[in-house]
Amino acid sequence: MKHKDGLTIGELAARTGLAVSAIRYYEAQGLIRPWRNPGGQRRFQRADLRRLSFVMISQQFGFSLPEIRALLDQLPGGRTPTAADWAAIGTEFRQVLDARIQTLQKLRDNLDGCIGCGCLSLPRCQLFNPDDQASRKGKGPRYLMGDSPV
Amino acid sequence: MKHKDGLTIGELAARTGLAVSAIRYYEAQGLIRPWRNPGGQRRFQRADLRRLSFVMISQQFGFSLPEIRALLDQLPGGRTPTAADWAAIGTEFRQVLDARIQTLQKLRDNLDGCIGCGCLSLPRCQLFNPDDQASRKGKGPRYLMGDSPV
DNA sequence: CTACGACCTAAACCTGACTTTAGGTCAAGG
DNA sequence: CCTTGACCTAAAGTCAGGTTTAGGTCGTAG
Repeated sequence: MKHKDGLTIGELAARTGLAVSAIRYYEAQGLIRPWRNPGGQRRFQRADLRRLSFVMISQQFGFSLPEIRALLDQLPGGRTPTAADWAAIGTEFRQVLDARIQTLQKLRDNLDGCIGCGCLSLPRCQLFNPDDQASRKGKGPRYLMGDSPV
Repeated sequence: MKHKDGLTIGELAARTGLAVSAIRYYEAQGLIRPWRNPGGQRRFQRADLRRLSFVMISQQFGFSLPEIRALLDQLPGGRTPTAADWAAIGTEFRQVLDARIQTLQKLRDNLDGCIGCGCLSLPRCQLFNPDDQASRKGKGPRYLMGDSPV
């Protein structure tokens, strides 16, 4: 008589590869909302496997948990998310991803230029900021990649 | 009669955009090795500007400080690094970078596939790991990007 | 019904990368 | 000489993202 009331946290952990403690932590951060069985134990939907996969992937891309939460909050609350629901998030996600790829490529190309021309100390080298150019741009750390995802 | 004995930490901070405390922290982590003036204050070479730029850039790529240190330790100890010295590191660096770009592109393409075909729950969807595929691969979190830089 | 593993909470602990604080010292201009 | 801002150290604090620990409960197989 198993399997009628949803997945246990242990099953979810085994299937996602996450630690049980991590899943509980994610719940605390509002990334996932299991219900409780009469004994107070967490029970998860199969759709939560996808939610957690999404969390793991997003982390790989450098999203913080609050950012991921904001993305997940776009999923419908009442019903199980459909492919279309996920796709809506995916589109947004993909735009950030494209931007990151471009930034990386730009940096790589700068790096190529530097190596190719030996210009590491020239003013036009934008990667190894030569001696001083950064000081022209005012205070605070420079964010070399257009960061702030989402 | 300034400027005969190297840069102060404040000058370095102003020119890199880093906080003074961060530069001291980097010294503690072995990323930079200033000498001391007779009064015990740190004095830096102009080449250290480049070192710190390198640190900042490497961090953008997700390298940890120990990893960055390992890269910087390849620079010559006795003399000021030449363009060729930096280029040697740059080459290594670029390889990691290329690998990351490829991984991102692969993930993005998977994402495209998912969105395009609505396969979010099909076994062949590698991005939103469908319900269960991860459990086939044994224990522990999955590292979806071939990570471990350096 | 009893054992035992899986589950529960709360709170403490951990690492990385810093910043802040507290209590002084240094150095350059007037 | 004196002041004032920049500098010094050591230690504590911060934040994210978890893990570990302690002490107790649940649920299922035998």
